[in-house]
Amino acid sequence: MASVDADATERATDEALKALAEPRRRAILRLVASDELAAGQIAAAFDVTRTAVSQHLTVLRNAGLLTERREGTRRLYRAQPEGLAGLRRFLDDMWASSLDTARRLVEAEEGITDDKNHASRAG
Amino acid sequence: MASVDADATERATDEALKALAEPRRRAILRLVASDELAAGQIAAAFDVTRTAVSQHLTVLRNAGLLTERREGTRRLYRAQPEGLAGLRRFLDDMWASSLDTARRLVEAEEGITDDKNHASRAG
DNA sequence: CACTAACGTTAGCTGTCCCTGACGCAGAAG
DNA sequence: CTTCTGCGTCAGGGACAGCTAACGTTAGTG
Repeated sequence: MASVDADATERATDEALKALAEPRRRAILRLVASDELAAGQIAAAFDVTRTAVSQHLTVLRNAGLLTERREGTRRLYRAQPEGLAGLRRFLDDMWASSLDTARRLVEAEEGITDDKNHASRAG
Repeated sequence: MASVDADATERATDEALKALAEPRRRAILRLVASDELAAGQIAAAFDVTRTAVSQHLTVLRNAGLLTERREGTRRLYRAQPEGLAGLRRFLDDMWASSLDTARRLVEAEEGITDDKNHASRAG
């Protein structure tokens, strides 16, 4: 149960990270983070085919980072803040444990250094 | 100047994200986030070759997510919290603008809905 | 109905990533 | 100096990701 949730979280984190590990996808996300835009408008902002942009939009959508809304023949996209929440938690956890471990190891090293100093003074 | 910094930040963000967009690298990072471990110990935790783990360690190191310290023939690794700082900023900025835009668009939509209601009532 | 506009989808190519096996190199130990 | 240990590095192969061109689909227009 808990492991299932952990797996689900890991899967979501994986998809979101792989989606963001692409410069063009980050650029697209930045575009729709400040405005709701149609696929054509987004595609016009880059010098690649609409096909490529459409595929990027699909990836971002599957990762939960994007919301699609249809209006006639157009499809409007905008960033979905909730999609980033999981990543923020992941990074915060990692950051906290890393910082804690770093502090602990530095303190231990200083303790060892003190001992060495005492030893060198004694020697 | 500012654009250079922006480029540098983007490059760092790109490397960090590509490094983290790998389940095994995330697992390695979690390992060295709670303890300082030698390359062999890290490799022993997975069922892939030491070569693969060594390459993963190189990627993580180049992304600034890892610190290497040599002790005899061994190389000790631990997570570097500063490497995650840039990503946290990136995610926070994205989250803030996305949330702001979402709120703004929802308010605009409600305004339009009200107008429509008024119009339908008037019609 | 035919026609256009705005997209998504598929097939195929190319580059890149992750893995393994073989080799190289530095630091202890005899 | 030789041997062993602990790692990194190089060469290669299979799998995957991103791009383009051609086609399919849905909504509006006459």
